[in-house]
Amino acid sequence: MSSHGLTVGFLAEIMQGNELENPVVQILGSKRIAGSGEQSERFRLLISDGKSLYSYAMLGTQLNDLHRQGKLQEYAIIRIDRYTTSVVNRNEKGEKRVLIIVDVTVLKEGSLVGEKIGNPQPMTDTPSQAAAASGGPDKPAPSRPMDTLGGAGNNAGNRSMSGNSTQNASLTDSLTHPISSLSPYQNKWVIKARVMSKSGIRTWSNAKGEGKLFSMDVMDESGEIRVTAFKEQCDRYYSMIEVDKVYFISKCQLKPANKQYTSLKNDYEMTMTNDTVVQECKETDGSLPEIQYNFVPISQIANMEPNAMIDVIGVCKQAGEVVQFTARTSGRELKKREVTLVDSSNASVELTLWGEDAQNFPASANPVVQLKGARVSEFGGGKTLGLVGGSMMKLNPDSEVGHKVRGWYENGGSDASISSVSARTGAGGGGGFNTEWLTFQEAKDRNLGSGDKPDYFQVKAMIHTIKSANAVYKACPQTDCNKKVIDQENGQFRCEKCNAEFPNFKYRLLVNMLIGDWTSNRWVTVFTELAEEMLGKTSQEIGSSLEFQKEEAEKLFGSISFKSFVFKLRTKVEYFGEQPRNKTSAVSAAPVNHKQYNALLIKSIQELTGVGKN
DNA sequence: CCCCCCCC
Repeated sequence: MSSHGLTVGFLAEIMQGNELENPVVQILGSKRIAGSGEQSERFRLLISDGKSLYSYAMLGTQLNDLHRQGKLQEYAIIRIDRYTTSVVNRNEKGEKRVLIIVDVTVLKEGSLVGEKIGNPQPMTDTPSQAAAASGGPDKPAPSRPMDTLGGAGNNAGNRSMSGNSTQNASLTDSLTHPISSLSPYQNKWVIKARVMSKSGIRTWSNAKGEGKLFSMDVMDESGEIRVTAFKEQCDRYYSMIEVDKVYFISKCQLKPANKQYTSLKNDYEMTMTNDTVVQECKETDGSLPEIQYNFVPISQIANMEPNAMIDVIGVCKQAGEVVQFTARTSGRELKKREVTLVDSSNASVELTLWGEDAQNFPASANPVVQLKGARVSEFGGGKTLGLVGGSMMKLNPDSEVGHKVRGWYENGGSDASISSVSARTGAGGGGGFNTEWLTFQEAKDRNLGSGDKPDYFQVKAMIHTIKSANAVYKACPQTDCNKKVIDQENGQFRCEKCNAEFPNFKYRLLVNMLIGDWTSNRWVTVFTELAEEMLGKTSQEIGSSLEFQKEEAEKLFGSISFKSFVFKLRTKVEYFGEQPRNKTSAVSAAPVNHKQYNALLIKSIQELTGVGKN
């Protein structure tokens, strides 16, 4: 039976702690391990080397996209170009070794293979005998001794259950755990991780007490995690920890990460405890596993919640001066600089830099700005970005994405028509110019208008019906008063608001029309100025024709029926007694600019399908 | 156990 080039026996080898280069295996299944949200989802593969089946192959999250693209489906034959193994659980029954796949090449797509190769049998956990016999030192030459970690307390995580009490705590890389395998349910581990960023020491004092802390974000090939050190641990480790250095870390407490304060791809974060051991790993080959980014197209920032933490890359199209001022509330002297970033989503966002970041920024150089863990804020209805503790800003990164966005910018991007997600729409501010495009169904699904402030959106919609009855009312003739007057039936019209009677009145319009897009429709109110614009007549003309030449008025309304406009709408729930009613009015109604509208549709299609993006 | 991150 042909093995189709599979590396038969590879799985048995790695279970023994041995390594083989570029093994070829077949995928026989995969399982999505749900994290909270797309960012932390992981895939676990069932793989075969033709002889054995193995279900503890974890896909590094950097390969998630490959999986989502369907390249790693059943029966696919892949070459594992880079991997790492790790013992995650060792007990009397044996040990469990996890294979973390870091890089792969798909040799043959599953659909072209179409069948399981050979008759692979499930692997069992390595018996403890074998584990003990070949032990940690089953690697030919343990190259990275770690003398003190764990020390007499036998704290070296995964060793403690081996039953080999005489063993010195000497640890090789093969026995460290991938960060992505850590969970609160398993505390026997050691990670080897590089510090990506480190906060300053911060103190706090509140009802629950006071203290100090610092935190750092660390990473390895499998993932990243935040580590926080409080009080004693803060004192113990703060000066030792340096950004970019690599450390062995063990015995921290894991807890669910609060996503509000981090953009790291990990469901957990950890806290140092009294038992925590941290030791610098000096013998590294200097290679820095790539930091994982989850870049958000700038156009999408418009849809993000305030306080979201995101990764963004864009070109600095414009940078303001450093502005110094005194904060009104705190009295602090602040320095800031506003920077405009653009990317190929043809959108821009304002990034606010503070203090040294503001002063050191090369304002005239139009650098590519790469942000990890930037924080989204909302101001005046627009979105802006800021940096917080764990944020990292890198200028002109020498990376594919960096060059790509630079290339886009140099090849027309700098002149592209850009819409700003930071543009202030302002509640009641006439709809602004950056109103979000939504369908009626989306507006409904999002419960638009149910908040304290009105919501605005724009939609391309056709006028289905216009109610001519009550489309006009007689209003107070005073310039700044539009209050409906009471006809005194004696040639006088009374305005309650002005507490006066007038011999005349002016017509005002309040036209209710049913407008619809392809998803749904909605009754909206069009007030005087806009109604005049849409109908091409003054309120007085429309009012008098409604009163005296009904037919002509109907004809006028008919002239815009079944016409399409781009409506900017304002929606807000209002209460009529106990009854909530969503009132929607039109702020503007512009003729459809088909070129622009088509560009919008194309962009939506690209976003929905991923086809033709970037 | 923090979680403030500034201003319009």
